[in-house]
Amino acid sequence: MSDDQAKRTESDEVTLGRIETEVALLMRLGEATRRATGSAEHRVLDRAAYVILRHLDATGPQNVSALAARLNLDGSTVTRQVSALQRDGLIARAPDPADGRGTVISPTPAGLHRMAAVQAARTRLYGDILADWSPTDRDTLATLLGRLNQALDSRTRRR
Amino acid sequence: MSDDQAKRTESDEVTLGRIETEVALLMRLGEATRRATGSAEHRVLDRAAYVILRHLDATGPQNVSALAARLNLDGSTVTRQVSALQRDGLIARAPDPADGRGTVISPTPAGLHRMAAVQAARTRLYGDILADWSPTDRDTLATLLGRLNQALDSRTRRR
DNA sequence: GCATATAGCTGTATCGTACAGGTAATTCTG
DNA sequence: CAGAATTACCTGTACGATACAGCTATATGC
Repeated sequence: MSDDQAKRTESDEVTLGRIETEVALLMRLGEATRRATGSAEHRVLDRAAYVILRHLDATGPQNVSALAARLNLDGSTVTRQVSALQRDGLIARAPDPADGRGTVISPTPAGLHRMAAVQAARTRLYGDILADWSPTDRDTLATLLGRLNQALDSRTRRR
Repeated sequence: MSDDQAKRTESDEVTLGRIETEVALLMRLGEATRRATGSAEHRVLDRAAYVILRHLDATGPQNVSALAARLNLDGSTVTRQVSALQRDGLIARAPDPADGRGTVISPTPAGLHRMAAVQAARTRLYGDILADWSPTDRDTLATLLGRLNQALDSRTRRR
């Protein structure tokens, strides 16, 4: 191995370490931010509820199993989340016409509205936080995060 | 407002939405990944323990309050985590010589070793996941994540 | 048409976390 | 410098998110 290759390998290792660090930090900060933002708009829509509503909005009504598979959650977890959402009138259950065992979950208008409000609040938050970033940097961040997620997701599903 | 400005504003809004989406996704995937990777090396060191050990390693021995403040956690949470870590021999408590109320927490060699192992495993994971990324893209991701975290952090602390 | 699989639910357990309240030590203040 | 306020930590308690195991009802394959 040439010195050059050695150096490149080493710096790659360092970069991977930085990514590991930053992702860990982001998860921690994201949690803290979510909790802190909770006062006003999040108290009304906790984490899982938001994810489920987003997913329903993005990919249409579907049954519990499909949600669970897509969100990498246990079916029982989704069942409970969905029950809570139904209690709050944010989603509706309907018997699956094509499968007597299943129930199809769809967001109610109220659910979509609530979801959109949280989404807007978060988007505003990012706008605030990234106020001094160039559009290019923002765009690059969004793109690279997207690629990272795709890579992580396909890796998660592969095994 | 000119059409041009309108367009730029709109696309910025879209970008912020993408960032919001991707961060939410990353948090979810990160959790799932952590849980999935758990089988081997994480069972032995759960999330909070890892963060605490990393922080101790990075910034030296310190008391519970300092850890709590830095990690945005309640003191009681840190107390319990530290107790668990102590039970497992990964950190050591010593009375703070400068303050009779406090206890200084330091990582034990075993703790550092455990932490390094998890860190290495995760870094390897990222190396695996990002195998087909260019060094430039990896570096850019690390940098932008760092900037995002810094922005999030200072925002979190400001209020 | 019976055996097996699947969809969803419920019981139970665990983990991470917060908040409230307690005790001991420290620091401030008149 | 003595009492008041603060701080550091711990403990009790509660909650939310999650998983796994086991149940029932329906579907599906041989």
